[in-house]
Amino acid sequence: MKDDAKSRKGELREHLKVSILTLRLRPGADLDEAHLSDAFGLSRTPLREVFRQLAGEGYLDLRTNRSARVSEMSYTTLRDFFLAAPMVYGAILRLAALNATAVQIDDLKDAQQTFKAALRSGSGADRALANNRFHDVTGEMSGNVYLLPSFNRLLIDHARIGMTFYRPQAGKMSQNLSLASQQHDAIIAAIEARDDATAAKLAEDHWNLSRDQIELFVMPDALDVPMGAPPLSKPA
Amino acid sequence: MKDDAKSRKGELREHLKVSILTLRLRPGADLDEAHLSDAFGLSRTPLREVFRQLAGEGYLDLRTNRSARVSEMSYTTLRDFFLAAPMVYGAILRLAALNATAVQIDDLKDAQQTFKAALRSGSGADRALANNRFHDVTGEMSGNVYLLPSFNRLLIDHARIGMTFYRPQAGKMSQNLSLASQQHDAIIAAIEARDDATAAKLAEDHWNLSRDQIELFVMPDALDVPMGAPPLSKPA
DNA sequence: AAAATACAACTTGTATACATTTATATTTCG
DNA sequence: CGAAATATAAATGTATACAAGTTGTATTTT
Repeated sequence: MKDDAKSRKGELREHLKVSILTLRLRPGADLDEAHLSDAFGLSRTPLREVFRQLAGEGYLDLRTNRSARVSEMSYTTLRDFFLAAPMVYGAILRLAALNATAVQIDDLKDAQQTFKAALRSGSGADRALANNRFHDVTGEMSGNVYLLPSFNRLLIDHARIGMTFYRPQAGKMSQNLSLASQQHDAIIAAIEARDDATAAKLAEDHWNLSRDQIELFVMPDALDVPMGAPPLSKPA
Repeated sequence: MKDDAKSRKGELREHLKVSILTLRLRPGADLDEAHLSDAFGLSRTPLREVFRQLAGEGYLDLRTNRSARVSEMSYTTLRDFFLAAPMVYGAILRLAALNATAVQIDDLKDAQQTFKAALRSGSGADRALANNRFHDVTGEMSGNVYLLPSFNRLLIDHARIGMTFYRPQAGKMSQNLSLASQQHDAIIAAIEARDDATAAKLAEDHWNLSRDQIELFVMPDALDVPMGAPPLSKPA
């Protein structure tokens, strides 16, 4: 069997990604090379390469002569998030409808099945990860190398923000989650029909739902930051 | 004097970036670790870390057990470029106008001075790099971590595509280049005035000029690929 | 002669040892 | 007792040695 370094490297990548997306590793958390190196049976050399790759994707921040950190999520960046997300999501879903392959559509359906199962009986992390996977597939469908870097960066923080409201038994949020699931179904249908206009419209709807949830759950602690609209003034 | 490994690492990064942007290293070209390691007085370990970072930024493609390559630029990706660029450029310049600091505005003016000097008496590479620098500063101004990954990715290929028409004595292109320079001035003015609407408008104009040049110089060899408009059909 | 295989040279990937830098604890002196 | 300075420990960065994989060439086989 091949449980060699190459596969352990992939496992480490996956482990770190999942841990960061689900907030098990909090934004700003320090990563210990020696500890991870020991835990995954990898020397520091390949481990540091994984760090650099994840840093490039937006999961980590690297500072010379200091430990790697999980990328921060301040409310300043949240403002940027609200501004970029609707634009990029719309473009991605439009392109997904135009370019998706049959195999990718199957992948998307699988992801949606997993998402529904997670809504029924999964943990908050399961739900966030399944949702992340769904949108990740739409990114693959778009196939646009120029939009994907930003889209994937957005997905990281979307998952992390979402972790706050994807927890089970979030009361009245259940209906919102089932609505999100319905929107996923509609998105799949639009993509399968190659209906890019509808896909873009659904992206907008889906984003609005997400935005409402975020404002509902995150805003009470940070009313000072205006959201949902571009800032009207003010540099440093 | 500090001519230690840390600075050599930065030099390597810069050297590779410039070489790739100016097409001295062609898309698809193989990079020899041993040779670069020798040339820059770096061992392979830090060199490979630079590779991974540049790969994350879109300069290189890494394939396991094979040599690193300069990222490809097929006409397929050019279609994606035409679709993403106007959207992202507009958003970036709008945000630049809203968020630019005084220091950044000075940087932008410096970049524009350098660009003008390159138009007068610089090589094609000088011009492309100066133009790249100008737009890079606008990216810094925007400060939006979610848009920057795609913006920077676009700038890489914009510089590489532009290298074909930034060469000196490109005949009737001189007027277009001076027009581009005028647009840069207007962009600076809009940013300084915090006029985000005008900045967005100028982004559109600037992109249209760029697009025309690209179509003029690149298209004759690739008439089969429709450009300037989103594709109307067709997955794989 | 063409295809397949085996071998050798070379390239990439990983582990380990060493150097440098940062953080912590202790000592020293005011 | 407190603050600065220094010593000590720990972590990060780099270099080198070794292992694993790839590619090209030569030999063998059909």
